[in-house]
Amino acid sequence: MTSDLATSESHAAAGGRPDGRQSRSDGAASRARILSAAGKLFASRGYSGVSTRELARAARVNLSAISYHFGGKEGLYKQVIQQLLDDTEPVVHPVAEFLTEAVEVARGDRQALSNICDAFVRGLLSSVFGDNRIGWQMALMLREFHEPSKQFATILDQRIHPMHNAVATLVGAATGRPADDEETVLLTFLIIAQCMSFGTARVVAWARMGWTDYSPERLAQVAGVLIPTILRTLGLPPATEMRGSS
Amino acid sequence: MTSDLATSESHAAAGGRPDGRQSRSDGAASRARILSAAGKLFASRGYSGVSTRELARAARVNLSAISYHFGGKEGLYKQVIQQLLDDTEPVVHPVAEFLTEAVEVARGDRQALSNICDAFVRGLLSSVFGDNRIGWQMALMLREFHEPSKQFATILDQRIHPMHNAVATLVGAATGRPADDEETVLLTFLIIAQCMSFGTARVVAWARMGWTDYSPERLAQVAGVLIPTILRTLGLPPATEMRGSS
DNA sequence: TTAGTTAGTTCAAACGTTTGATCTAATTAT
DNA sequence: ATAATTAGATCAAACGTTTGAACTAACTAA
Repeated sequence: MTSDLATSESHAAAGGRPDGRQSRSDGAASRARILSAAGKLFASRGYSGVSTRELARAARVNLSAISYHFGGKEGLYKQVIQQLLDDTEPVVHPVAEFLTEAVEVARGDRQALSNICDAFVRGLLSSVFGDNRIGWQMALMLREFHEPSKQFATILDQRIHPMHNAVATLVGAATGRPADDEETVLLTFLIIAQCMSFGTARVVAWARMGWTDYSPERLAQVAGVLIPTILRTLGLPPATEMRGSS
Repeated sequence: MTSDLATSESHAAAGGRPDGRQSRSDGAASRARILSAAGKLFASRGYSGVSTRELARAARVNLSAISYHFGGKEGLYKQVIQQLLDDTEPVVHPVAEFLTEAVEVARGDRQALSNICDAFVRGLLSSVFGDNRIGWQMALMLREFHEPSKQFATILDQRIHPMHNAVATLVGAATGRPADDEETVLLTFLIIAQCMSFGTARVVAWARMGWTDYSPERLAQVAGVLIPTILRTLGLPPATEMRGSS
């Protein structure tokens, strides 16, 4: 397989060369440019809404470069999804891990659970909507939500389920129910949905608030409403500032 | 113009004849069949994901009927959105009106507010996801959410804003804040987002719960988690059964 | 009643364009 | 020289649209 866990433009194309050396021309750069342009275009207009010619023009490569590097439009899409997973991995995985471990440590201490929840939501908001570190990735995932391609199962397994399971441990700890309890699962879904809704229904939120983007101040305002709501849902006390060490 | 505001198959084609007589062949039936098939297909695969030939085949009409009745693919899409608005009007408008009036009456009585909220959420869930009275309409609106066409402003004005405003009066009554307060608007958005998330992220909810559809029992289970959560968000007491009169 | 006219609708066929893919030749760094 | 990469041309298929001839049902004048 061509997928080599490359995060973005990482190492050279190298085709399959065992030496891993940078090859003659800048094929790796072309490849990366195609992936990046395709990610944005697929995210904003969908698979069938973008032609290979437009793709090539946006990536400033020749039309045949798509076939050459990815075997065609469909192969490109598949690699774009892989790219999406690779890009979000370093964001999602540590968060999920932190959440699971922190909840394990804090079990019983409801104030600690509140603070974990506060930190988690703020982190999620800023990493997903803040500086647009991930941008098209989120949009493309949402597209897969209601028009799932063959790749969707992978997204579900590698991103959705781990994240939901991590949050479920928090919810379970707060409600005293098992993490795989049906009510816990639904509650977990609800909490994540609330956070994500500011992305999924971004246009609506902006129209209602008279916004045209998410500035850091606005994200703080969102967090100021979102976090108390979630804590109330979980029956947890308000979060404390966590500035001091004690 | 050919558009005659026909809701679905309502009145005859009649072209524009003042006698209101059924015209020669049943062009109105074809028109309606095209609209219906197009609604479903556009909703599930997007504008550019459906070809005019497939549209014609699904509606069992000749290819040129699309141009004849709607002036082309784009004109058809525009009419599909109009159809969406017409179809949802009798569902959304009474709900929004009921909500506004009921809150007006109940102001001060927090138990009554809870019961209104309970009834509203149950009604919303069952009308949006229950028997698929509206189905493709919802999916198509969600599509417009993150790839807005020229028609989106109309959807926002005629469906989103009225519904949010109605819920905002409930939220305002519960929190004691003005309905156009920024925090109220965000809270309103959050509450509606929670309800809608079972549609927007349906595939995720189903995957998490091991479901493949929403049976009435499952919708009741969802409501059983969703409603207490919303009531807790608003600081309202649990809803009562409302079977008896007192 | 009847024959002729008309408007509304459907149809198969063809229009010119764009699609994704492929091919060959040229270019490039080693 | 050699192998990787790109440019430009070309392909069949599919695209959205248009065409002109049919067909149907209603109206009109005899």
